[in-house]
Amino acid sequence: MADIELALLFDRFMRKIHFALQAKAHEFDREDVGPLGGIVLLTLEELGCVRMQDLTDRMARDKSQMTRTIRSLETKGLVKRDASSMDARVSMVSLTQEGDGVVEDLKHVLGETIDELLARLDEPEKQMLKGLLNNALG
Amino acid sequence: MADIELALLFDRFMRKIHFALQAKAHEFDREDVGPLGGIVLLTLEELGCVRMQDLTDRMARDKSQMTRTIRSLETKGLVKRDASSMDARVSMVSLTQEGDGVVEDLKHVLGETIDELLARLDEPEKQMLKGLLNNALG
DNA sequence: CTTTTTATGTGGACATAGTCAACTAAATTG
DNA sequence: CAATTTAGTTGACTATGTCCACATAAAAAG
Repeated sequence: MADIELALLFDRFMRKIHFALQAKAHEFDREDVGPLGGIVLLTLEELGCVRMQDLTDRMARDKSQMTRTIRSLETKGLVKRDASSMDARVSMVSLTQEGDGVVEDLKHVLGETIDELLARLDEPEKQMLKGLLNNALG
Repeated sequence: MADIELALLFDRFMRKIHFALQAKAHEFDREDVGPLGGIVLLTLEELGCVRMQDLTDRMARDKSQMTRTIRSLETKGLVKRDASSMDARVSMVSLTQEGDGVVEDLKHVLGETIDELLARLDEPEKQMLKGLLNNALG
């Protein structure tokens, strides 16, 4: 019942990532996808070809927001939507080849940034941190 | 160079906190301070009486945003600003008694929420997680 | 087999959060 | 004391998030 500080720690951490990436945005965000677009792309790489719904759930965003974000990425040619053959209601979203390229660049810069932020931790500690979070989120 | 997932994990975690708190907002956010206002209040409790600048740095937000957020909280009577006697430019910000009350309620609900989210971790793991983050952020 | 009921995604209107540059007033520097 | 820096404010803007109503398709119920 005394883990409130965690929320503040997470918040600070995210903000620092945000600042750092923004400063380097010109180096990699050629398509101007922004922070949210970036997270979507990374999530898509993680999940492969997914239904909108699953993407929405995974990212814990509003579905209408996801509709618009995906549309914007689609316009930029970074993701594509295919109608499911099983269920005419669902669109399957996935990265295009171009999208893959953008994700690679993003991952590179993001990796660097996180490394800097976690500079005080050694390798086993980082693994531990990642493991704990993965574990907690299921 | 492979800790990119951390960013996604943090994001998901924060969003889940966000959702959970929003669902319970009516239980505790009587002054309608919102998520940002809440973080400010928690941070103020942590720091005590601070200069705007220090609050801004700690929270890694833009100073103009902080100006407006503090003003809004001030209007609600939750924080107060006192001119520094040392330096006429600086305002010292601190919680009022009412603000303290709101923070207590917020902490209660937030504590519950985080506990639920971390239900899969045992006590030493939670301590470990907090320790690692504290360590990383200095 | 047809009527509900539920699930998927879209669109509009709005609220909150974050960004950027210009500006005032008070310190500091030299 | 002039020139520069620092703390905080304001305005205009973009990005993100929320809520609700809707269209369509599938599934469940009768």
